[in-house]
Amino acid sequence: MDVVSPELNSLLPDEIMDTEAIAMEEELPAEHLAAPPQSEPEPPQVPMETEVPEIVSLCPATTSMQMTSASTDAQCSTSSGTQLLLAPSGLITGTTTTSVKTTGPVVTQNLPKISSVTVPANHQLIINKVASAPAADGKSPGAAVLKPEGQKLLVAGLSKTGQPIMLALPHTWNKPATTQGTGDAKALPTQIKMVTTVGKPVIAVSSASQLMGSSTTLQAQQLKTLQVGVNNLSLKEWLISFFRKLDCTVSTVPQNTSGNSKVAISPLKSPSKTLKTVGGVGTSQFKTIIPLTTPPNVQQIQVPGSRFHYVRLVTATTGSTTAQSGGSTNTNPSIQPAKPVMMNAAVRMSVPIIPAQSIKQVVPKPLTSAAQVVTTSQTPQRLIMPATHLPQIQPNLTSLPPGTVLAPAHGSGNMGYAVLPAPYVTQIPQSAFVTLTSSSTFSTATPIQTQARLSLNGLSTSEATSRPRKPCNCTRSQCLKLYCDCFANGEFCNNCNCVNCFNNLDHESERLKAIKACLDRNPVAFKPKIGKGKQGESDRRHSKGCNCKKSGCLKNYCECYEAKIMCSSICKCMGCKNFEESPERKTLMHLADAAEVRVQQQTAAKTKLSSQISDLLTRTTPAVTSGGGKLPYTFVTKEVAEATCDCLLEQTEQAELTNQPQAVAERLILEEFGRCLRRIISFAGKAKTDCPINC
DNA sequence: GAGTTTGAAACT
DNA sequence: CAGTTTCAAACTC
Repeated sequence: MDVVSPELNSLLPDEIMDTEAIAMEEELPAEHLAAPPQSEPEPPQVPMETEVPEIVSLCPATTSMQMTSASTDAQCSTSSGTQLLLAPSGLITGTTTTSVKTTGPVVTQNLPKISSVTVPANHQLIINKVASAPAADGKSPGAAVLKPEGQKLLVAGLSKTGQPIMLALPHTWNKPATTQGTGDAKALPTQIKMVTTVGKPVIAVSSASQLMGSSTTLQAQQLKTLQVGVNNLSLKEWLISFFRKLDCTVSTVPQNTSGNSKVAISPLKSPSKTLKTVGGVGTSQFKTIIPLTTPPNVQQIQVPGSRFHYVRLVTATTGSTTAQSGGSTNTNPSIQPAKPVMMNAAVRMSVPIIPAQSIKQVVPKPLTSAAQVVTTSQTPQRLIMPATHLPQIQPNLTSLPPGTVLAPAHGSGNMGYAVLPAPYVTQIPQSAFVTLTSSSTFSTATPIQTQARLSLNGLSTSEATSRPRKPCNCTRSQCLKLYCDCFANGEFCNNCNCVNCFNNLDHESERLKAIKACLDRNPVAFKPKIGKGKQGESDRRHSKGCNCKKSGCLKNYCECYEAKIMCSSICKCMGCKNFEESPERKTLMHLADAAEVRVQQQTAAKTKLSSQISDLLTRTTPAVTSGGGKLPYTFVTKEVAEATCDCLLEQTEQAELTNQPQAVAERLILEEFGRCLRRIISFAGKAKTDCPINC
């Protein structure tokens, strides 16, 4: 079983460091931030691949909840986050009822706020309360009440169209009752309640009241299933209604790339606290995690010692209205296996990540292990690796392309996550994505595309990915060597002409090995070769310099010339002509500029003509066709076309005779063509007028 | 499109 | 680190 290695653990806090950490640091009482006892051994490594719940919450406040049974105990490790999970109803069997009905040891009175809530069809809602008040009554363990205060909600699920929805409550609701600071890992009972409409939506509510920062304690939770009615409210309407009951506001945030939507919830009382900025950082970056296609379970990642929990929401192929018993005797404090619960489609979540540079701006304050602010000068590269590979590659992690993300390892069995340079992300079908997010920043306006702001080879990744990339033609390298531009640029081969290509997700293990080999040879192999100078683009230069001998550095063989930069002192080229005063270079530049201008003019002319034709057709077609006459283009007979060509040829000859520049000649020809079209259309209109019936 | 040239990457 | 080989892109015809 793959686990999250300590190396990964050492990375993730920095990777996942987000506004929430700061927010919680500021908002939570000091005792909640107290570090666990130093003597406490590092929690066991966490299984990543097997027997993990289908939906796992990302609970930054060290929450790790798993639904394991619908009618029996569910287990939770260090729960301190509330989560709502929505799932398609197709996974739920049974009959819909309009009354709340329990199928387990339900304590319905524990749901005063939501017991009357109806859930829209096709959705399942799981609420995992964050650090709720302890079951102080002692009578019914987990008899927690979903209170407006001291709770934090994270909602993730699918809309009716299969698009993910996420909700989050701000930290102002996260005020865990605690006994932390005593070093006692004693945890309070946690309860999970599932409210289901059999065959329709399901609501699961869990409340955990365990210690923040503790990952060693696990207490039994009660899992309860209720059935509620369904009405015709849309999901959003329902959510608004639901959270108004909780004194929240709800807003939706569509995601551009995937069409997914997010719902952010903020308390009406203190909406300003829904977004915390750190050191002036108002935006977040996101870590993208792509789930494995198999097994179709939600996978939970718990990083020992980390305040954050990572989850993957993956496809569930079978429905089950009830969570399965994972065995309440499981005392593994890190993670408990659970059976699939819901989710019939991949869900995209986002993990906002504060750039490392931004983190440096955080004013230092006494930190605990529960809330660490990592100061680093590294570029904001993000990486999670399968434990089996991480120890090998981890030393070179920082050399990977910016924005490295997770990818499913199709070809590597249960290997789990794989190194995925940032540009790869844009190449992967959106349906394959699951990105993690911290609840605290759901309400931010920063889209997941923030990642594209990272640089790549002197270009932003947005630029790099927007520009058309030439397909490679590799035949022998399997596209796993730096010979392959795709591989070297951190991209998957896509629509390439390569042979025996391994640069894809289907050969993840091979690709990983290749990446490792490249990094072994050159730790900065994936770093941009063209660095930016202090004064901007003009100071760009090749990090290694070229080594040209015959090209004079004035051909694209030369990496400097290809990058449109001049050679520098670090180049080892011979006969270099790629310097500022070089007349050869100036000549080439002028020629290149002229060619570029010409191309632009041609493109503009074509665009304009196309627009004119389209416009003319649009304006004239209704008038002509409304009366049942012929369409204008029907008048473009062979004779008309020939006449038009004659006109254009004539115009060409005139341009040549008058020695017009090519650009002018092209313009004149295009204008003549426009006149021809107008005449044709004009004639068509007249013909229709003259002969409205028979023409 | 085939063949050649070129220089970076890979290898020894 | 230097020399050689491999490789794929750039270039030429």
